Amino acid sequence: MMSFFDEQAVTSSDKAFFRMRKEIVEGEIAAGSKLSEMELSTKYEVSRAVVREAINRLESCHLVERKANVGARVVTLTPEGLMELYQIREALEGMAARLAAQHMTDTEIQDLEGLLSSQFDEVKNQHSYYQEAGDLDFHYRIILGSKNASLISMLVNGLYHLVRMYRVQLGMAGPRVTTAFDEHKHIVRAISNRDPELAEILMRRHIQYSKNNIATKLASNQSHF
Amino acid sequence: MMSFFDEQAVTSSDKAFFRMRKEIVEGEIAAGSKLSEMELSTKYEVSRAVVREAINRLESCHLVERKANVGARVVTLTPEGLMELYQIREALEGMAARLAAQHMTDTEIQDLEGLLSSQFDEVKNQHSYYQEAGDLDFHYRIILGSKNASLISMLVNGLYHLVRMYRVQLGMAGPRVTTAFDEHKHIVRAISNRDPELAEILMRRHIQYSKNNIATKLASNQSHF
DNA sequence: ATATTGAAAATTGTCGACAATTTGTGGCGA
DNA sequence: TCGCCACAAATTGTCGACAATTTTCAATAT
Repeated sequence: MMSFFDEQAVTSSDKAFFRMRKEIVEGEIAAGSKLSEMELSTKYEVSRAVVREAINRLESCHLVERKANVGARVVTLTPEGLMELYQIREALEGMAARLAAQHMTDTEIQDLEGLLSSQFDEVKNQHSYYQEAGDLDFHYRIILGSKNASLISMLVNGLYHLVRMYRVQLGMAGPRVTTAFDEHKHIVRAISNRDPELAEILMRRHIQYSKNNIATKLASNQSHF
Repeated sequence: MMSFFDEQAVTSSDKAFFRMRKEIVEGEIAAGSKLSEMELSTKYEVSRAVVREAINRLESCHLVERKANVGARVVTLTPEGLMELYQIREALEGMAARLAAQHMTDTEIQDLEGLLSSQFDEVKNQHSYYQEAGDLDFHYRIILGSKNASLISMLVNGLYHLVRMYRVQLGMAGPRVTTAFDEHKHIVRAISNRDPELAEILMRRHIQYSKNNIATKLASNQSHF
């Protein structure tokens, strides 16, 4: 079950970057907090230069924001920011689904169907639920299936870590399991039918549903204050 | 006629970054060529550190590609790459138009209509043609009108320089002036009618037309070998 | 008490030198 | 002649120190 990218750290900056990204996404480094180069360099036992480079890369992912001569801060998570993110996902992953319907090979589509049915078995036998990992795997395959290198890079290296950060920190593990699963099935069917228009429409609706689901959840959370 | 972002260089890396970006986009630094840190640092009379940081930022824009312990190269321009770029533009700017129809203020829409009519006068009186600058300005305003900060950053800081690089180096100044102008008019009308669906559809078709136009041009160029 | 100024402390930006890795080159052996 | 290994040259990665800028805070004046 090899699936998504094993980006392996070759350089010291890579390690720092991956570690910081993990800590930021999982909230170990708080959202909105300041990133002190000195502090981090002592914490990770590396030079400031590698911390700087790591911070620069985190900025490319939109995980931190930098101001010249002032410093870098982890992005702050706002409901509006999350909605903006899902609008972008809708546009890009909709296009990815359209392209996947055109460019995925027959065997890739078969593998994708196989993934869904294995996930179906897991859910049915209640050995596990249809959780985030499965959802991610599904979306990754379609993104890769688009065969559009720029699009892939944008989503995999850029947006998805941000999305994960929101999910983890705002507690969006949530249900929406069986419905999401059905939506996935319909999307795959459109792809295997080589119907780009429908694949795009279904993917966009799928992401819209997620977005709405999250929006209501956010609203109810906010009222608990 | 103040319009798009005056990003002003505050630090030395900023200057290096802007300069290198300009030289890459305009082909002064050839596509596909290697970027030697040492060489550039002597050329710009700055330390290697600032060149490194500039290169990192260029990588964020997808203008250069880096491999660890090997170096950075300017991206190579391929017809496929350009088509991929336009697919992403179609998705993102389509969404931008949709959001602009929802979020632009009435005065912003009026300004946009004003821009179009002034451009119309220029074209009609043949004092100038409807060239790239005008087209860029139009697209910029709609992108900004989306009010989606992440989307704006992605397009303005990321994609547009790449698009410009392709346009400049593959000589896509081209005609398509009056038709593009009409398309712009229809898009603005949809926005002023607060019709997000139509605005998105028209923007996507507008970009598809550009893409097809460029594709045929590329094909004819390629046959000249 | 509040606002302003100015110096001190802390943080980021830049630099040159050293370490690690890759690349180029020549010689050796099959 | 071809391939392989070792050594040298060049390039990138990392480091600590210094410069420039921002922030802090206390002293002063209104």
